[in-house]
Amino acid sequence: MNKRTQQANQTKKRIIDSARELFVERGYYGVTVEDIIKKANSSKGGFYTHFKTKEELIINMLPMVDEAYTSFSQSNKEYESVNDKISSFINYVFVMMEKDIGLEFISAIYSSQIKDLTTQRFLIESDRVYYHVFNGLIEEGQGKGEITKDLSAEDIISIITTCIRGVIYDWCLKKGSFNLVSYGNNLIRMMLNQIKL
Amino acid sequence: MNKRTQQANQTKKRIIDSARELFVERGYYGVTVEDIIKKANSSKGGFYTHFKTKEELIINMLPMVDEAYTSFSQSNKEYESVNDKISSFINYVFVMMEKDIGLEFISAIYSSQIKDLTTQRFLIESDRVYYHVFNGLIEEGQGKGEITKDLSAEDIISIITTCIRGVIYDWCLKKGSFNLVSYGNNLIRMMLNQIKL
DNA sequence: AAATTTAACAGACCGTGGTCTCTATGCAAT
DNA sequence: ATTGCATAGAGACCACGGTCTGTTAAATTT
Repeated sequence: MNKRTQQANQTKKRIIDSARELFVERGYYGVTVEDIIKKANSSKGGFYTHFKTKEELIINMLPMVDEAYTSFSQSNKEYESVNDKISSFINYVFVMMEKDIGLEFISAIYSSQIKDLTTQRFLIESDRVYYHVFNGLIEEGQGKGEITKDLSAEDIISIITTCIRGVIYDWCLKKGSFNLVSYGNNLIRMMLNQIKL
Repeated sequence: MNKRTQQANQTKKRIIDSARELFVERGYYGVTVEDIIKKANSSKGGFYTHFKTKEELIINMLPMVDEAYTSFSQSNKEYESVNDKISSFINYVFVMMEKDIGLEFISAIYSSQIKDLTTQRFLIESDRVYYHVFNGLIEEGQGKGEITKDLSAEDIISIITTCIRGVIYDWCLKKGSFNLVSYGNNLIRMMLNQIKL
């Protein structure tokens, strides 16, 4: 890596780190891009060479999510059935949302993802680790005869994911006034019943 | 009604009408508040005495939705079962979203409703006609022994509504690239299976 | 080594949603 | 009728996300 990109990466990192600290202090909407670049000793020009929008910052702040999914899929924990494993995976998703990311960030992401037609919709990028891990689970379930083959793995993932998003959206709407994990697990369990054999 | 409020109401109507026309022409995000007040021969001050935000305009533009729900509930159409009636109601919701309101408006509403903690979240106002009609249907179903009483009507409505919102949110995410009505009916049917007796 | 291209960055600038202040007028109280 | 008050409205102004242009230095080509 040459000096040029090295410096650029440092700047980018400085911006992300500053943003993270400020967000923790004052929340996403309590922090302006101006604040961030001042703290990072950068400039508008600097900021927007590294990020297309302010929201893109959030995405750069969540590599831990994909790491968590990866580590879930690589863990050797034993489950009674694939269905249990799937439930556990979905539970994991909700726990992470509630505990690690938190209401304000989730709301900001979910809001901005559909704000206008130009935003980059990373939630539905097909190479997300989430889809990959989920797909593995469903196919395993179908292979072992635990899950219906009337629907393709793709369709099943689509349906369950839609429900998960519904739960999360509602959680945002109701400002976190219900327990995401228990409500979510409950609702998804009902849906999973429909795809079990 | 005195002259004062009369004039105010006229101004408000002028703004709403101008906004509607402009939105139809150029879409929600293609129209600025400036455009609207110019067309309505009003001013910023005028606009913001009648509306707290630009998004609030959308809400004022959707009384037809509640009217539609009301007329659904008052229609004398015969159904084979309450479950059929419920399916028909939900189908009606999706059809209205897709045909009458459209992707851009829905996206704008769904995005703005969770944007920050201060917005008025009319989607979950408990006096919405939607909730009222839906509640009547579920209670009828429970009364006639078609629907489980293991869950309260309130819980059932909450679950189904969460799923509906999930479908709509996904539809926005995917920029309307799937058929809202058929995907939605399908998914909800699966969920309804779980509450049938 | 000189010339040319490229990309990071600084910072002035812009557009738009929303606020603030000031004015005018309808209305109620006397 | 006069006075005082409340509020619809006009429009200057502000905050903030995002763009544009110019500069500098590293990288690449000759």
